[in-house]
Amino acid sequence: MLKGADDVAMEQEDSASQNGEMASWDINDIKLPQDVKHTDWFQEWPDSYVKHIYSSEDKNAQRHHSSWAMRNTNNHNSRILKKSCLGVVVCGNDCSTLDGRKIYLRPAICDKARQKQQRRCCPNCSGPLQLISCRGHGGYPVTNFWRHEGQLIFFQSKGAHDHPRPETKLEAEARRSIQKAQTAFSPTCPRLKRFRETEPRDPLPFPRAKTGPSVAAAHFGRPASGISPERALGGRLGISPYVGAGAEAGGSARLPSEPLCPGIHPAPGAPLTPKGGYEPLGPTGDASHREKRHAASGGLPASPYLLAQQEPLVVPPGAHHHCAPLKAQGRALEDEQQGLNLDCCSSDMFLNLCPLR
DNA sequence: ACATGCGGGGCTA
DNA sequence: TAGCCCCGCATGT
Repeated sequence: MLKGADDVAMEQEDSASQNGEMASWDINDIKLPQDVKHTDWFQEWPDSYVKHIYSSEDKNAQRHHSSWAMRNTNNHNSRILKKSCLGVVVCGNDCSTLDGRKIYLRPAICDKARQKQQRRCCPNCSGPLQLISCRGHGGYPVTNFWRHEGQLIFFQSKGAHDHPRPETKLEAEARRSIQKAQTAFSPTCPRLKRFRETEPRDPLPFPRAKTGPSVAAAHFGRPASGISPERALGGRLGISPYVGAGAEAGGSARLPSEPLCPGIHPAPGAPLTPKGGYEPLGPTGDASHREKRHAASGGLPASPYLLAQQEPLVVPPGAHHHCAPLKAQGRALEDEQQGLNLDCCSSDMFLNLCPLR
């Protein structure tokens, strides 16, 4: 007897909740329960203060996976692995496609890759990208804890994500793969070449997450605080592109093959790290944390954005976009995109290559 | 190239 | 001292 997908999903939810909401253990307990009758199905989008117990044979649990972009955080405890959320990368122009979808890219986990990522362009409007850091845990990023005990893997999440869901890892990887394939496939088309030069690294359509708005939507309660995108960007728009002095001084300046996104450069006055590296204003997530620690003492820091929860989306190569600040530029780009005949990277092809959830 | 995990170290309460 | 985070390095894919 075959089970319907809905039945399976419901069973998973039931299973997931049994070890989570009713759990009496804490990840820091000296002794964790061993008489666990059944383990949970792996939860791709753990949110809020949940706990799960997975089987040690669960591959996803073994790898401490999450569809949130989580990076390792040292807690000086080799028994408990701690990871903190990096947030989500959005378009600094807050652009939307014609169907009203927003850009929610997955922040790169690697620090250097993330800095590079932020110098790239919005795949929809070629505007600047901005990383919205997670502050769902008392002003700090949501943290996930993993602990292996015998045949069980204990998982605990602290904090509720206050930002939209990014692409999943698979989606982000698929997008990169397609981009590579496309580069290799049609390197000679001059217009395509020009288009690619405009969007150096992440110009391809990214997949639409099949997981729709979820529990997380209820947590996007950051106050808008009337902060405009321009202000949130630290005044990065409308200034001629250049490599920031900090990046140069830090030896982490971009490679010649990585042109900056027009209008993207380290924010004016961006502080240098003690080691001379470029310390982005806020969104790199990392550099902003020290500042946030201070801000958090007097209440949660204001959010740079108020984002309505929407699904990550496929941005077709010729997708129209709504970016008032870049309207003229956008139109030119739109014309160019429409003339590109980018059948090779249609969303159909993309979806075929992308094993979505 | 990037994800992942480990461990040193700085900062604050 | 504990708990937070940043950062560099090593390793695996």
